[in-house]
Formats: sequence, C-alpha cells, structure tokens
Amino acid sequence: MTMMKRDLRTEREFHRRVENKKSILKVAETIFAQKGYNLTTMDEIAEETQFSKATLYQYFKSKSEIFFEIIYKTLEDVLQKIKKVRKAEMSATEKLRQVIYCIGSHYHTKKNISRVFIMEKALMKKLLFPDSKVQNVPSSTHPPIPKRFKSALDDIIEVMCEVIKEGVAAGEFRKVDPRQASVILGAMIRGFHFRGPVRDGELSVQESTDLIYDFYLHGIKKNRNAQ
Amino acid sequence: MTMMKRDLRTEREFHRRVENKKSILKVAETIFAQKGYNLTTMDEIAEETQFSKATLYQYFKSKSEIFFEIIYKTLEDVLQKIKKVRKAEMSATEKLRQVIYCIGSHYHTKKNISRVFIMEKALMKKLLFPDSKVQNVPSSTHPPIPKRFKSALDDIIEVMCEVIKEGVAAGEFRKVDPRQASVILGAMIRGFHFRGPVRDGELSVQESTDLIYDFYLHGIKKNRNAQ
Amino acid sequence: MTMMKRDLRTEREFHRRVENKKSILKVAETIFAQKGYNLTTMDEIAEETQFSKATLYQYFKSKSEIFFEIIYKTLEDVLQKIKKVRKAEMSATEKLRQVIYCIGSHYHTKKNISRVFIMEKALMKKLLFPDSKVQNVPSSTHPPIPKRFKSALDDIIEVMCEVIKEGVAAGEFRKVDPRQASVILGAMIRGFHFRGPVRDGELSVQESTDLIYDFYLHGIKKNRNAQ
Amino acid sequence: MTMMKRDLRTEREFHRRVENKKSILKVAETIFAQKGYNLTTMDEIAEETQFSKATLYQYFKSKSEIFFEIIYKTLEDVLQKIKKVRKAEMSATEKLRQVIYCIGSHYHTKKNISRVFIMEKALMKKLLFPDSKVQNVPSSTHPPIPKRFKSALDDIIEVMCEVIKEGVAAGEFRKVDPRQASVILGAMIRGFHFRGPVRDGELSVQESTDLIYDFYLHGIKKNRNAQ
DNA sequence: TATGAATGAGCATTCATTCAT
DNA sequence: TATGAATGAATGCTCATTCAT
Repeated sequence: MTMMKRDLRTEREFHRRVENKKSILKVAETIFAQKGYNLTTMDEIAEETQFSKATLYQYFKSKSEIFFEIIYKTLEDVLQKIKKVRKAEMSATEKLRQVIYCIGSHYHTKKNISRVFIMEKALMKKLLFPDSKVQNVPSSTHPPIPKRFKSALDDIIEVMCEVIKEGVAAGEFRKVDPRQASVILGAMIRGFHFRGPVRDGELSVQESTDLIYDFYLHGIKKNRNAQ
Repeated sequence: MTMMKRDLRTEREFHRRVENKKSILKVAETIFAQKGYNLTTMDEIAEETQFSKATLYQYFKSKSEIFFEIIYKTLEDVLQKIKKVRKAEMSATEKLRQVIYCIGSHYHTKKNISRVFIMEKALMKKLLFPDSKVQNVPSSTHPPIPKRFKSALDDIIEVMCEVIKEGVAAGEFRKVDPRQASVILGAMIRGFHFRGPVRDGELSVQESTDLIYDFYLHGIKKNRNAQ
Repeated sequence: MTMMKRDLRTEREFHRRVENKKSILKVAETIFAQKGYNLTTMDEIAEETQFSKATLYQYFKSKSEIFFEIIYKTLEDVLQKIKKVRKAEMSATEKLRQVIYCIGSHYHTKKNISRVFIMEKALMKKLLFPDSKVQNVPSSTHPPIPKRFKSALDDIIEVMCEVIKEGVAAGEFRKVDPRQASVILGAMIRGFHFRGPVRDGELSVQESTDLIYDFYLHGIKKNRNAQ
Repeated sequence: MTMMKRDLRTEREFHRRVENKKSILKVAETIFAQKGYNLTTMDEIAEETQFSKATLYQYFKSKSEIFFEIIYKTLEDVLQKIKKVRKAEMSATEKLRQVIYCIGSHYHTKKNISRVFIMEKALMKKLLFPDSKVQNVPSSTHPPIPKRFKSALDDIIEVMCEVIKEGVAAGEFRKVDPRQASVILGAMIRGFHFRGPVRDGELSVQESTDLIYDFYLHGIKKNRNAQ
C-alpha cells in the first residue's frame, strides 16, 4: 500500500513534470512564433510561463534546445496528419487538397518557427554547432541537421510523393515526376504562407488551400481542346 | 575662381561620398545575405569595408538603415528588370518565363536579405518602430512598411498581373484572376527558393525556372481530351 | 519494551545518520580535493553520494560547512598521527623524519583541501563571515578562524616544537629557536608539496620526505672542519 | 608637418592605450591578489578602473586573459630580478640571500595570484582549456601550460641552480645536487610565505629572508666538531 | 571628415539554497 | 526523513551606438 501511495505520488509528480514541460513549450512556441529566435529571451519565456528563469533550465538544457524541441514537435505533428490523409479512403485529388490544408495550417500557426528552420541557415548552423565560426555559409547549403529533423522532413516529402504517384496511377494526374511535383507543391504552400508585406485581404487557411489547390491542379495554361 | 575650385572640390567630395556609400552597401549586402540581420555585426561590416565603425555611422544612421537601403535597392532592381521584360516583344508565355527567372535569380543571390524582409515580421517591426514594444505581432499582419517599399512591391505585383492579363487576352492562359495568379506565381518562386534543409541536388536558377514554369503553366491534372 | 524497541530504532536511525554523514564527507573530500572549493558544486556532491541535493542540506547547513568539516577532520588526523610519533620510543632525529612523512602524506592526499585552508584568505573569510564584504583582505592577515581549527593547528605546531626541543636537549640538533625551526619545517613541507607546474619527475611521499629531511638537517653550507 | 602632427597624436593615443592597459592590469592585479580568481568579477575591475565593463573587453579578450597577463608579467619580473642578482659581483652565499629576498617579496606582494598559478590546478586547467571537462585532475599533475609560462619558470629555476653550482664550486656550499637544492629552496620560500592562519607575529620580507637563509644554509643538525 | 575609444543595456547560463510533499 | 522542484542573485560577455579628437 505504501508502495501504491508512493507510486501514485511519483506518477503525479512525473505527470506534473510532463505538463510543465508542455506548458513551457507551448508558451515558448507562441513567443518564438511571434518574435523569432533572436528576439525571444529566456527572461520573457520565464515571465510568460510564470516560472523562474532557472527553472526553465531544469526542463531544458538551453534556449536552443527549447527551440529545437518545438521544431521537432511541429514537424512530427504535420507528418502524423498527412500520414492519416494518405491512408484515408478518398481520391488522390482529394488527398492532395487535404495535404495542402494540413501543411498550410501548420505554416499558418507556427510561422516564425518554421521560418527559422527553413530559412535561417546561418542561425541554424550557429545553434547546432556553436563552435564552428559562422563563416561563408554559402547561401545554397544548409547545415547538416540532426537525423530526427531530417527524417521527419524526408517522411513528409515521401508522403506527398506517394499521394502524387497514386494520383498518376489512378489517372487523376498527368505523368509528372512525383518528386518534382512534391517539391513544387511544397514550394507553393510555403511561399504562399510566407509572403511578405503585400497582402490584399488576408485569406483563411481554407481559402488559401482552395487557391493553391486550383492552380496546382490546373496550371494557368489555356487548354486548347477542352474547357 | 575660389567658388569654382570649391565647387569642384565639393563635387569630388560628393562623388567620393557616393562611392563610399555604394561600397559599404555592397559589402554589407554580402554579409547580410550570408548571415541574416542579427548575426551580422557592425564590427564585421566595418572590418570588411576597411572603414571604421564610426565612419559607417556617418554614411548611415543605423544598422537598420543600411539594411533597408539594401532591401530597397534590391526591390528596385527586380522591378526594373521585370519592367523591361514586360515591354519586350515576345509572347506572354515567354515573358512569364523570364519573370520567373528574374525573381528567382534575385532570391537566389540575396536570400537572407529577402528573407528578413519577407518573413521576419517582429524584426521588421522592431527595426521600423524601435520604440513600440514588440508585442503581439499577430502572425498574419505585417507592420506597415515605408511607402517606398510598399510601392516597389506593388509595382512588381502589378507587372506580373499585366503579363498575365496579356496572356489571358492573347488566349495563351486560361481565364484566371490575374491578381490571384500573380500571388500564386510569387508564392511558387519564393517558396521554391526558400526551401529548407531538404534538397535533392541543388538546382541552378535556370533549372528552377524551368521547373516552376512547367508546373505553373500546366498544373498536374490530367487533361482528359488532349495529351 | 516499547521503549526499548524505540531506543533501538532511534539508535539505528542515529547510526545511519552518522554513516551517511561520513559517506557524504568522504565523497565531498574527494571532489574538493580534486577541484577545489569553487569548482565543486553541490549538484556534483549530490550525484556522487547518490543523495539528493536537498538531503545534503539535512546533514549539513551549507556547502561551506561540509568543507570545514573536512578540513577539521583532516587536521585532527594529522595531529593524532604526529602525536603518536612524538610519544614513540626513538631519537628526535627519527621522529623528525616521521613528522615530515606524516605531514607530507597529508598534503599529498588532500592537496586542494589544505590548499584552500592555507591559502585562500579571501575565500576563507567569505566562507566564515559571509556577510562582511570581502574588502581589503590585507594580504598578510588571515581571517580569524574558528577556535577548533586554530587549536588543532596550534597543537600541530606545538608537537613539532617539542620534537625539536627534544632533539636540541639530546644534542642531536643545534641550539635553534624551536618555534622558528618548526615554522621553517612546516614551510618546507608545505612548499615542497605545493609546487607549481615545474616538475622534474614526480617524487613519492617517501622520496620527498628523504629530500626534505636531508636538507632540513644539514643545510647546504659546507662544513669547514668536518665532512 | 601635418604628418608630424598626426604622428604625434597617434603616438599619444597609442601611449594612452598602453597606459590604460597597464592601469587595468594594475587594478586587476590588486583585486586578484586580494580575492583570487573566482571572487574577482569583471564588474569590480570595471568599477575600480573607472572603465565600463565593455571597455575592459576592448583591452583584453576575457577575464582569464587579464589574469594570465598578470601572471606572466609577475614571473618575468622575478626572473629579471634574480638574473641581475646572479650576474652581480658577490659571493654565492650573498647571492643566495638576495634570491630568497626577491622571490619572497614577490610572493609577499602577489600572494593570491601566484597562488592560483601554483596551486589551483583544476582552475588553471579550466582557464586554459575551457572545453575539456574538469574531471580527474590527478592531484599530482599540472595542466600543460603555455610555453611562455613554462619557460619563465624554468629560467627561474635555472638561475637558482647556477647560483648554487657557483657556491659549490667556490667551496661555499657542500656538494649538493643543484637541482634538488633549488627545488628545496623554492619550496621553503613558497611554503614560508604561503602559510595558513597560524602566525605568531607577521614577519617582514627581510626578516623572513633572514630566517629562511639561516636554516637553508645551516640546517638544524648539530655539527659535532665545530660549533 | 574619419576614427579609436568608450559604453549602457542586455542576455544566456549557473549555482547554492529553500520549499512542498 | 528524503527529495524533486523552484528560484534569486550573480556573472562573463556582446554589440549598436556615441564621443572626443
């Protein structure tokens, strides 16, 4: 019985820990998403989480660890969602739409986070390899990334590929290179959601999805015979 | 005579100033493009330009002013180029390709610079309005940007619109909303060049152009009758 | 009977406490001896003792208390040993040799600990009187030390003095001031074992003892008549 | 003339820089000597030097650089002094006395500084190789030290050796191993000046010198024939 | 004008110690 | 009693910007 009591308490404790960690991540995510990596300070995360700065360091080794944790969770989220889509019973075309929606809504919510991951090569390098002098990050290369990121990303692309292959096989899509098509699709979604200060009426994720979906499917070329 | 002498001297002075300014901007651009805004230090710009840090401040009011200057020049560049394309004697389809190339090569060269402009909302806000506490930058709104940026960007979109209208009118493109089509095109190019750490063989700007061009034109849907 | 049971339990408890305390001191000593006071963290002591950090604070009031406990034990140890030497049946010269050995081996084993005690005046002051601002510790004065340290140290010196007196009385040593001679002897041993980065072949405690013994006895002056 | 003006100004500037550096070192030395490495903060050095903390970092790369600079200067000082002694026209015995005085007064003034250098192995290691985890600093080994320290130390020992050799050759000293004798002498001086909290009347450097000199020369053994 | 020097404000991280269970 | 968790107070270091010459 004492054992049980203990176990329960321990479990509760453990649970609380997990909850706290989650809560820190959630708050941090919001701030990172709002301000990006550099403008977010540990002080602010501490204040917002109602923890002391030192406590943060009991849950995470460093600011960058928090950041990476968030990135990873985000990637995993998206991956799970689109995996579900792939397995669902529906046409490839419909799957395509849903994939666009998933990824789009991901970008929509976590803009600044994905941003750093996608774009801040020099920063990523510095975070991942704090020692290596940040010199000559040729704009076209990304620093090697931890396997888990890499593999999550690869998996996402992979799922997109499969959906497209499926559509090609089913005669829904023309015979495109699935890889290329995936890359283009990814680019469209990303580029659409990460657009600069020009916005003529903000669109909802749903509207964005429709727009991207339409253009990705039909292109803009006039079809001689049909239509 | 004294006047003339003075004038010449003044002119020379003025010319030198302009040259120096250019040279600073050029160097700074390279560094900003490599490291992004935060990781670039005035110290480094000073060292690279062979000027003293204090001198930099005689040509520019602040680090951010240098940065904005660069952004503006870049935008102007692109604008000029695609304006030329629009005026050229060729089919809308060909113009489209060249627009893709222009913008793509711009992103290719100045990645980190466009990046900040396009994506770092919080940073932009802080740069443009250093006083306003960076709070609650709702992820969907961009800080108001100086008119000259706004107008350059609008002009770029405008040119794209016109090329598309032209294509629609000429029966080369289907009847799309030119504005939407421009946004999508912009997104594709941007998203394609700003992609994350997944890269299966880096493509040249030309190859990228072809790929985007192909998909933007044809979409991926299978065309029942033709093809 | 209940009483007895209680007593036994209490006793067991008490015994356990004593054991735990010993075990903590032992571990802490090792770490302090390796890293010195500042570089040793409570976290590390906790980890090494397999206790939680909080538990440490149930056995000791503070980090410095642990430290002082160790110092004191160490001093007591040495004192006991050389007291035994003094009482033994042998010539003063031989006793001298053994005293050198005792103290030497003490320094040898617990370098960093003695070190702090002997040398870190500012630190000692801070540890003993945490409130008094560490200001102007004139390099020649040591902060007043708790009586028990002082008395242990005095006793050690005292024993050395007596051995020397004994030798003088027996005609083994020349007529030196026993106090001065003790101080010099202490200095030799201490200085010999605390020497800096110049080492030409590390000597064992025994070898060191012989060397010191030889020079302390004979000096380096050439003796005109004899030898 | 303009040239000259410039040169003069530049020179003045340069001179000021050197002066400032000296002044920082002087202040820092005082504080380090009083409090040791860890207890000395950059804030305090800044306050005491009347410079801002940031300015300190324009003269020195880090706290440890300041510290090492001081150590080095100190060693060089001593070396120069005893070199002069060696070359002087006097008996080896007299030289010996002066060497004791030089080194003694050096320890006297810069206690806490020499202390760290001589004794804080773990700290030294951490300072010199900040990355290597401080683990298992076997109490008998010192971290490899920068060549300039090593060579200064070697030189000091070397000079002592030579003085002793000279004395042996002149028949002033008995036939000791000069190396061993040097080590012992060094130990005596060091140990004498770095003694713990037991002091019965602080001695001046001169008095200390006499005491050490006496014992180092004559030992304590009774000389059968003479005396 | 050009610049070497100076700095305030800030930031991530650490650690001895306390608290709640 | 034992402990996991929490924290306040430091601390070394950075960087955009200003000042004095």
